[in-house]
Amino acid sequence: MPVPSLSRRERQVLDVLHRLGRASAADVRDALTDPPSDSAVRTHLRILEEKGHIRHEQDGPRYIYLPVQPREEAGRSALRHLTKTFFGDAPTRAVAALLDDASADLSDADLDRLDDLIQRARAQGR
Amino acid sequence: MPVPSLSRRERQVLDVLHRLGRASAADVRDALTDPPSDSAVRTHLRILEEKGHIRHEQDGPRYIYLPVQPREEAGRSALRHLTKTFFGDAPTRAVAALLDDASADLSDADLDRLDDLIQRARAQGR
DNA sequence: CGTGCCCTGCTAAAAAAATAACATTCCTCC
DNA sequence: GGAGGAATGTTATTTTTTTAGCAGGGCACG
Repeated sequence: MPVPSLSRRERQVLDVLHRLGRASAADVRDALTDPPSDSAVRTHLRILEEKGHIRHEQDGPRYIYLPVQPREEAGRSALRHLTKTFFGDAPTRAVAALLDDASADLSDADLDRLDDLIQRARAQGR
Repeated sequence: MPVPSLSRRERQVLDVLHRLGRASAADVRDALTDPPSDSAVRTHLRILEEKGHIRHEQDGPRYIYLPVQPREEAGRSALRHLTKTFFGDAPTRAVAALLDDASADLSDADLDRLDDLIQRARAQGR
């Protein structure tokens, strides 16, 4: 169990960027329920960039920050950790929890899509 | 996006407890790849207990610590957050990522179980 | 032009976290 | 019964994190 390389605020800020995809300092600040000063947010962004977790593009007068690691990929890796921690490393159980939690909101199309995924897994498994 | 209430180490220690279910201070230390002193680990445990995240039972001469929130429940809540952050709040996409990542290791029994879960969701959805 | 505004970077200060040292208690075993 | 060992709690120190203050640059607009 390695020390996560991000501090509390850094994690929080990076999560916002993953959620939004791309965001200015002000956007990030707006997305926080407990925002510190504008200047504090900027500092975190600068440090996250130094650490290589995010990068920025220039957009007119301002920077737009983006995660370096694609959202999907970061998500997978977070899922692996979560599955280990809370579901005895059994992805099926994590899926069960997800479905159970969300089942009320799933459309038929969603369910069809899931069926399809399972079909594929079966096909691949042999 | 609220500030997580746990510091970096605290999160790490609590994760260990969720993974192990129950553990002594020494067990926790052993589970860390970068363990600080025994005494430091104890301090974190004590603080986590003060914050109400864990509790302890006496086991002969030593304390055995356990998460207050059941693992499954904590897992669900972590999944919800993760789904929001990395999968646009679409559980189906999180499931897809999980299956995709794990498909090679899933047994037929696992797949049957998943089919079953989807059946139930369909039944419930109408 | 030049004033005001909004952005960045830098730096210093305050607060929180992380660590280890130490004192204490209790049990075991000689 | 006392020495040793293993556990806990307390406290102090160091390190990291978090925060805000402030200087500088550029652009827009009167």
